[in-house]
Amino acid sequence: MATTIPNRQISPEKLVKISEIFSGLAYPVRIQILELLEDGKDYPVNEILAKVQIEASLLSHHLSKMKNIGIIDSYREGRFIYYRLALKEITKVFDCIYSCELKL
Amino acid sequence: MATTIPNRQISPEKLVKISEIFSGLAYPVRIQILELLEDGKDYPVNEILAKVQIEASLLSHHLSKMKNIGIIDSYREGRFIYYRLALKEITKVFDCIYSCELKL
DNA sequence: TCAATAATTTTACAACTGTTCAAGTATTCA
DNA sequence: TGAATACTTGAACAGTTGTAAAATTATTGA
Repeated sequence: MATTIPNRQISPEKLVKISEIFSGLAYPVRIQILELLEDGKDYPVNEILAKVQIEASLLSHHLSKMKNIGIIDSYREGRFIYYRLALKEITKVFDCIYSCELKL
Repeated sequence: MATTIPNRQISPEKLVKISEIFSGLAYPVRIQILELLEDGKDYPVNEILAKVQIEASLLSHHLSKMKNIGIIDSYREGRFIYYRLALKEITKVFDCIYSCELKL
């Protein structure tokens, strides 16, 4: 009856979705990738590859995982597949994390 | 020579630290816990336990993981161990994630 | 159509991680 | 001191997940 703790009431489905987003960000290389995509432009895989310096197949895995979660999305244009940020709020999330990094 | 992409220049150590923070948030139950701690108050384990409804030892594992990462911290007072949010920016991070949830 | 380029997919294995259970530590109070 | 409360720790297994290698799909252009 007496609710003593007023806080965000998140549904179980949203808890799962939110944690999924976080798990999608939980790799240094993915943060590097998103760092690139943050500017809002679209990048082909080979340009992303040039930045991150890992195996192409590994990059592909990371990209498709983030795509499945909904963090990024992609489209083909000729021989190239372009990726771009789908969850624009990610940029703000990084802002928060960077600002608290100062204290770490 | 010609740098065409101006973006955040994050050191490898920070990339690792940031991804570690995200990995610490990548569980529904941890988000529930942080939802509680978000109000800035300190909570003993049994109160957290009452909210999340999982095994005490499992909760303890989750708490110690988040503590190691630096997301929360704790202190003992008599028989009780109190936990509190250590990374205040987490609240802002959640704000971002919640706001983008509307579009999901 | 064949070679070259661009990226993905599949498979397989190693490594990591979540979860549970049982035992252990710390504190209080009778 | 010893029982009860509050929480943690460690080991073990199961399941997941990251990574690498090889094969595959898709597109372009000669």
